[in-house]
Amino acid sequence: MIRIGDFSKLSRVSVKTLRYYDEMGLLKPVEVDPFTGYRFYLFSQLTVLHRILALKELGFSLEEIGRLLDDGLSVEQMRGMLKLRETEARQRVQEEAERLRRIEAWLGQIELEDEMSKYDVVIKSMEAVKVASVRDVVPTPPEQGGLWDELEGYLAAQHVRPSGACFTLYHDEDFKERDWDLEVCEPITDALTESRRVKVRALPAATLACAIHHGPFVTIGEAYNALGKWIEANGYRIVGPCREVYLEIAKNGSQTDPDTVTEIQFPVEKA
Amino acid sequence: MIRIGDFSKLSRVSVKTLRYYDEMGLLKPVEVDPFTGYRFYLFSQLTVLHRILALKELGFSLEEIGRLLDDGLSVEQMRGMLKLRETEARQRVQEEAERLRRIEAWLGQIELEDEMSKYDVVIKSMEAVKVASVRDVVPTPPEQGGLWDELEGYLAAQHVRPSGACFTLYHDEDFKERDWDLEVCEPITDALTESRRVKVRALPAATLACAIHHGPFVTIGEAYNALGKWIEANGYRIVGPCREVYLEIAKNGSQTDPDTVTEIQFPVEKA
DNA sequence: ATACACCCTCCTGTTGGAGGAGAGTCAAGA
DNA sequence: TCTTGACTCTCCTCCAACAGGAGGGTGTAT
Repeated sequence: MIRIGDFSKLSRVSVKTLRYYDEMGLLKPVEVDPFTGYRFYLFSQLTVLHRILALKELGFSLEEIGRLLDDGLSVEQMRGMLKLRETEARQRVQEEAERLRRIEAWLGQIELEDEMSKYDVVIKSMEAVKVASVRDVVPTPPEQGGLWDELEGYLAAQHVRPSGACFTLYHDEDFKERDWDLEVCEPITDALTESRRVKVRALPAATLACAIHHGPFVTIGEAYNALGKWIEANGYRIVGPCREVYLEIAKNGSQTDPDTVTEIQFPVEKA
Repeated sequence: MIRIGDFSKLSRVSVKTLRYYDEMGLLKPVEVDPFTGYRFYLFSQLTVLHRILALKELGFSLEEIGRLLDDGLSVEQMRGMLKLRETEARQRVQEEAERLRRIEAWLGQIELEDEMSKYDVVIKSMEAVKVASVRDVVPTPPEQGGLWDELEGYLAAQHVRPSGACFTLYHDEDFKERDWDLEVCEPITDALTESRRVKVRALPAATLACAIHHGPFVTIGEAYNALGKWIEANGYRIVGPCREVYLEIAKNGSQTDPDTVTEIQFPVEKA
């Protein structure tokens, strides 16, 4: 029988940890002096400790290890647990690799332009959302005002209020000089009957790469640029029409108001 | 100005988290009602939140993010931090991959033998240790008793006491039928003058793959077997003489005492 | 007036221990 | 026999980044 300090040295596990394992019921000393509280271990308990350490290395939590030790771990059960751990570990490897990729993308951007992007891109997952919308082709984006008037007029007439920030869907795949196919949308929760021009539809849930543009509309191209670069550098690809969410806009619809706040969202998937 | 709930919905960050970021000084609401304590945010603060989320994705802690935001993060400084993160991320990827490998090794062993090994192998790092030793060639391992008598007799005569568990170093690379080159060792801390037979030397620090054998000496081969398989399956290779540490042995040197506890340690490196 | 959604602060719990305070215990040397 | 120094004990706090819930106040739409 040896004291905790010697057991600690032999196993290279700290005394604190041994006491903690005792408390958790993972590894009880074979004897505890009732007067002094001193813990006493057997050399043979090193095998149990070894098993604990081995399971810990595999990524099991102490609680799981406790259950495994108690249950006498049948081969079948162990196989199941290991399979589970395996998929988890595989996923963790991927996540870390993904993180590494982002860091490298960021570094690459700095090396290239020797400055940090004004735009920080984040991935958000968005549930499906019901919208009322008007879709049409307009010469250039700033001329979408008429569509908004149509949509909002109809909603007001039907006494339906939007349930979130309004946005525009840009349906064109590529950049165009003229004739943009776009769709102005207001999210709604209530029921709404469609009209000839105003349609109701559900946008599917999606994973979105998002950036916020804070500044006048006329400079929003920079944001698209940064977002596009990010998407490519981080190994995503665009899988749907872009959304331009109007968080804060000048009442008069000014294209140069510097306090405008817009969020640009691209549905993406990992390439 | 919007309330915390709407800010939460827009950013897809929980209210709890926003309050926590406020408390941490990462993202203060632009205004707090002095009577109700209600927090109010601006849409434009979404850019700050985006930056926080982006940095968090890269693996920065909230404290680091706080410093980065406060210091106005110069390009140079950012590059440095990112480089650091990069190496850390790379290491994490490796660690997770390593864990995955261990899991697969364990699974493979189960599939092969449909049972779990009695032996759990753990990696320990060992500091350098000073030992007194006698090295010689003996016909078979059980005949090393004479060497122990020599060593312990000398130590007793010199009034030097061992400072840890004694062990034998096996210097042969391969398995041999006869004539084993081995070295019996007692760790010591005090100074000791060498004799013709008893040498004093320092074993270098090492990384050891270890397994505990609990049972009679005559069955210790199983432990060597399991350890050897483990080392191969987990991608290590042996880089030094094996140590057989005698934790608990029968006083009479019995080879069949079932309460014997021995630890086998192989110095290893990642292959 | 009332219902209901929303907001607040404060407390606890999570994982696997580390660090330290304050006090008791053990063995060896003087 | 006394002391010294090395060990050991319990109990407390702390770490990161929040989540969950209690208990109570607020705002607004019907």
